[in-house]
Amino acid sequence: MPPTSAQSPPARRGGRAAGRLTAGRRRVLEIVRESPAPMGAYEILSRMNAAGGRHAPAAVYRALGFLVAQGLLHRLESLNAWVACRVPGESHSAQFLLCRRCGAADEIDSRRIAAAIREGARSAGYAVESPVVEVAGLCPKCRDDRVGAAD
Amino acid sequence: MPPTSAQSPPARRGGRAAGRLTAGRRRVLEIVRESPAPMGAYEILSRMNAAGGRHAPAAVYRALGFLVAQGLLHRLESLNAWVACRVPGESHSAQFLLCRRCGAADEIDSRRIAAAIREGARSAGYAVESPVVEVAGLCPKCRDDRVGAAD
DNA sequence: TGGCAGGGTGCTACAGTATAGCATTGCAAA
DNA sequence: TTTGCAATGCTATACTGTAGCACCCTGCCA
Repeated sequence: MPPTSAQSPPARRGGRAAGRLTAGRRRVLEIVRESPAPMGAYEILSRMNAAGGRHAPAAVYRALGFLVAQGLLHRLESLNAWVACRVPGESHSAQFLLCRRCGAADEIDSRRIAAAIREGARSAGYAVESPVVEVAGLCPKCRDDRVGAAD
Repeated sequence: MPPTSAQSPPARRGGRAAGRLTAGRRRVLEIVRESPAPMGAYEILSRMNAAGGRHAPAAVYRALGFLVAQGLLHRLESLNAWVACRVPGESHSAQFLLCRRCGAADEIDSRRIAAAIREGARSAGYAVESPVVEVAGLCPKCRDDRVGAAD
């Protein structure tokens, strides 16, 4: 229990600046950015520990949560995986095209999809907060490969 | 080990008809249908075992997989949960509005959203197979409740 | 410049979600 | 009645994610 703070005003008398991109967080960001495909949390973890680290899952999940909140990563709900944002820093509505064959994840920003979702939600009386759009299918390359070949 | 079967042709000489709605599968369907909100697999499991059953997780997951394949249930990727289909049997593109406050899940079938997704995917060269659209937000009731109240 | 406040991390344990693998049962067609 | 596959039972285990708490580190203020 803090000694005496209940009656103190919310004035900050010290403390570190919040939301810093620390070494650990930066490392997670780098690992995800280097990957061509979305990465799972434990895959990121083993990449971090490959160089001799001894990180625990919680550390990775905390970093991932931070990076998503900062708009540097996206979480792919349908894959339980994370992917780097294509336009970090910019406000945008992200949608994802996921190739079920090669694992590629393409981020698009379709105003038409976003508008259609807003409209659909409005019709039902819903207030949209965070739309998840993840379209599984085949990327252009895998579509071509499939022609004349087994799946 | 089977005594002698390696050289037998693939001719069907018996076997049960596939895809039957058995008692266990029907029970899972009922449980999900009775619930006003999406249910997790282990929640379904404990409901099944509440009446003295001794089912294991695998049984529930198998039933859920079957029911989704039959178009009787939908899986909500962002919640790790299942919900009954509003229009079972009919071919449709489902999208979901999920209230983060009361847990309600409303299924809609917006042709505009579906068309926008097809168009967005086409522009990127993707072939759409299974689009996931799950919009988190506030349902009409929870929006109203929130007015003048703490979140 | 010393100490405080608070953010960030390390660490352990555990909760929740999902599947693999193999034996067994039961239905329906031959 | 035999046969063979669908479906289930069962055990174990993998994968995903979070809780809780101590400790450390940094920036700010007195």
